Amino acid sequence: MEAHETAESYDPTRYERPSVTVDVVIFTLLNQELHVLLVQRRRWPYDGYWAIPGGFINMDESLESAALRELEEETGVRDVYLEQLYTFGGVGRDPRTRVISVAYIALVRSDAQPIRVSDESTDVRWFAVRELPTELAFDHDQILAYAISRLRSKLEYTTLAFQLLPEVFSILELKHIYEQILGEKLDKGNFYRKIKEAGLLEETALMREGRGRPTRLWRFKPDRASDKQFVFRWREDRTTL
Amino acid sequence: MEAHETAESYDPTRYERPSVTVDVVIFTLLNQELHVLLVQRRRWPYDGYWAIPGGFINMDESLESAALRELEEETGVRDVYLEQLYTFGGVGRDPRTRVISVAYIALVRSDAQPIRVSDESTDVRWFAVRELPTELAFDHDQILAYAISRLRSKLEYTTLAFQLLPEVFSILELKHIYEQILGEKLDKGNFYRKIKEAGLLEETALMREGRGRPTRLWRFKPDRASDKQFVFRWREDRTTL
DNA sequence: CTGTTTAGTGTAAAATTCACACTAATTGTA
DNA sequence: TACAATTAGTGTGAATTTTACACTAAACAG
Repeated sequence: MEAHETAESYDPTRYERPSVTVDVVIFTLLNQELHVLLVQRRRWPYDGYWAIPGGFINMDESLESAALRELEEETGVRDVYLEQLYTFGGVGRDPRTRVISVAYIALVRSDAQPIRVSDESTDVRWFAVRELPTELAFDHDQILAYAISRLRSKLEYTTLAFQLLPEVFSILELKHIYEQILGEKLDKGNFYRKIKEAGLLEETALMREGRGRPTRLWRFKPDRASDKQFVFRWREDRTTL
Repeated sequence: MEAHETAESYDPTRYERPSVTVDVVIFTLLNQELHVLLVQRRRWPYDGYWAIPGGFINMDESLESAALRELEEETGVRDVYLEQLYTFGGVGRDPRTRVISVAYIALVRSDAQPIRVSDESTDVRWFAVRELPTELAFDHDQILAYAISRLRSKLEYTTLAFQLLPEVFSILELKHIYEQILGEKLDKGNFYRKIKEAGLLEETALMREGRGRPTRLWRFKPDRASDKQFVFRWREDRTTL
């Protein structure tokens, strides 16, 4: 989201330098499916369009702080995992003035706090990535597409996926996340072996019962929680950057 | 680099919003070794310190155009390969005002145009990455360190290295580039096989004579020149992002 | 015509990936 | 109470890839 003037109050000459915003593409897993949170704008430009939450940076806050603040202000979502995605700075991105957007990817566990509508939007909603609105505000289609492709590719060589899981989880639940994000079936046996060998999981005493054989629950090893060196490759090819 | 005032002319209240600059970490191969181009500042702050070339973005140019323009203005270097690295936005980066820097990596062939000193600096010089100045201006040490680590990691799964080579080259020259950037010896036989299998090279009729058996010269296949999907893995581990 | 230098190929052991069959522990139901 | 259904988890061997290193090739210098 960018500045909040209407078409009438907008005065381009007042801006001498590009403005900077942060935009946050936030993902979660809902009903076993990857979702992204969008807000519906209630102001010109792109009034009524769905957009990625975001806004201007204050002078005294870092980019990360700004991203977290804007995310909470606009959607109520807190305590997310945050990672810089890319900076979009094309000249015609925003019809009001020159705006440079530093885009972030955020991940949040599915059992997290509920979302809230701010007074800048008419609605806030989780969208399944397979059923996104056809047209988004600004160049947010591009930002979102890039976020999804990067999420997929980083999944293969980082521990990103763990950010979407609750405290304890079964190995097959983890496998399901990988399948959802990669959009591809994985072999059960190979998954078990790989994840065990990686040594990232810590066995808990907990089991979960259901239909069929009960499943053991695991926890992400605390000391490895921020380990990004980890390689977990499922396919040969990976996308750029 | 950032604004060009002296300590005296600097007035913080005049800035209401963060300023945006682009900084360009430009690499080349000189004497078979990886080098980076730095400029020596001639103004407060960090007067006399070496810094990554860069500067403010104009209202009507994209980030990439700004990066190319600043690079040429400050160093005379043109026709580079450019790729966005990361955006640095910590609050205390610049003592003058809040500055957000979009950092780029640039690669240029070693046989490229000569460098030139602008009137904003006292010197411009290629530094071997193994012999960098001890202290750089601003947070440029961090930016540079990150650029080097990213260059290494992207080398393994992109065709980045080809940007450092002249039009035609031998396979062992290409291998040498990989070794320089990765800082590690590679097996000759394995390198030959991998690069041939990848199908990225086109044989030319040219040979280069010297001491010992003459070597065949190759060209990067034009249609694959921008192919980034290519996987060329030498080691298992790779760094984040 | 032999030694030295640089270019390039061959190959077999080791490690990893991949596909798929198998065993295990529980609940629902005949 | 057995046994089908369901979900969890293990085992295994063939196929592929990686790795290390030995070998052949083509030039020049003495």
